[in-house]
Amino acid sequence: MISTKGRYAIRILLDLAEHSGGDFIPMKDVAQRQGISLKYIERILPALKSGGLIDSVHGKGGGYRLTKEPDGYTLWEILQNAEGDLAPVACLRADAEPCSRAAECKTIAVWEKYQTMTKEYFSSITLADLLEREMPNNYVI
Amino acid sequence: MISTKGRYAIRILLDLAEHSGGDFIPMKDVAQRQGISLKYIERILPALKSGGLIDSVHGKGGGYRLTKEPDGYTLWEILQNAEGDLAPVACLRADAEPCSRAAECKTIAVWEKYQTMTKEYFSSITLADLLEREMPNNYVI
DNA sequence: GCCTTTCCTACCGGGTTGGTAGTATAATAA
DNA sequence: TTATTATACTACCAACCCGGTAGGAAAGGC
Repeated sequence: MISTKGRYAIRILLDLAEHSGGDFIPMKDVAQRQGISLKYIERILPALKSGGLIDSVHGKGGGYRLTKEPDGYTLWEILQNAEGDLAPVACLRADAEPCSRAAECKTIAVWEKYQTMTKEYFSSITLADLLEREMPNNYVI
Repeated sequence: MISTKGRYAIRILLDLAEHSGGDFIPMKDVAQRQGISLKYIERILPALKSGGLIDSVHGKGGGYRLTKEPDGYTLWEILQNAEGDLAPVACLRADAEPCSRAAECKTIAVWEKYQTMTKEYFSSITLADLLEREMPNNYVI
């Protein structure tokens, strides 16, 4: 299951895309807009930074900033950086020790195909796709 | 992620399909063949029984038995019975309280589509499909 | 030197995972 | 009736993950 780390990561990057005109945005602002505690955001972002999805500067006027245009981010790379391994079963994780029953395993192909499907699906959606989506609920008469 | 409960459930039902000619198989035998502890198997099976996937009799000559032909079991129903809810995100679970940000949520459609994909994929595979699969590794020269 | 903001480490309660142990209960066979 | 065989049920346990909080340290601008 996809945890809050991955989901918050998407929301934070979306917020940066919406509110940054190329300058650095302090997480204090994002936390307030998104209703996520600043402390928790601070624990999620380093993984995104080390993955090269964002960069940052300290101090006054600092904050975080996207390193690419919104259409350069797929949900797959965001989730991978935020969540780590997204394998559907333990034996397909990168750090898994080889399975002793691999020879007679009748299900491994099923999991592998599911993993491929998942990767292709989330790779097909970019931040820009999500930005374009304007909810009808925004328009209140 | 799909845990051992779901994966073991599939293996146990496969074992029953392979070794039962309509009679009841004691879990002692399945445990030995599959290399899963009897005690752990006993914790997984009640959920499958209450879901109607298997039935059982106590005592000598007893054990468990499939209630349908192998092609009547989809992986989806097995996983659902063994694992419970298979929602990709918390807010799509059956027992989830309504999300306060639902109105402005830009990602819910992404998760819903992924959930549908997942359900359709695992619903398209039956136990019989897995039985047919003979691994080339079985043939050792 | 002060303020702001990122960065780092540690902690914590609650839930899940993957088991194990013991025992009760049902059914059959002798 | 008694022993045997199997399921069924309950409780327990260690280890890990999740979601989050707390307290600072370090970096950079004013």
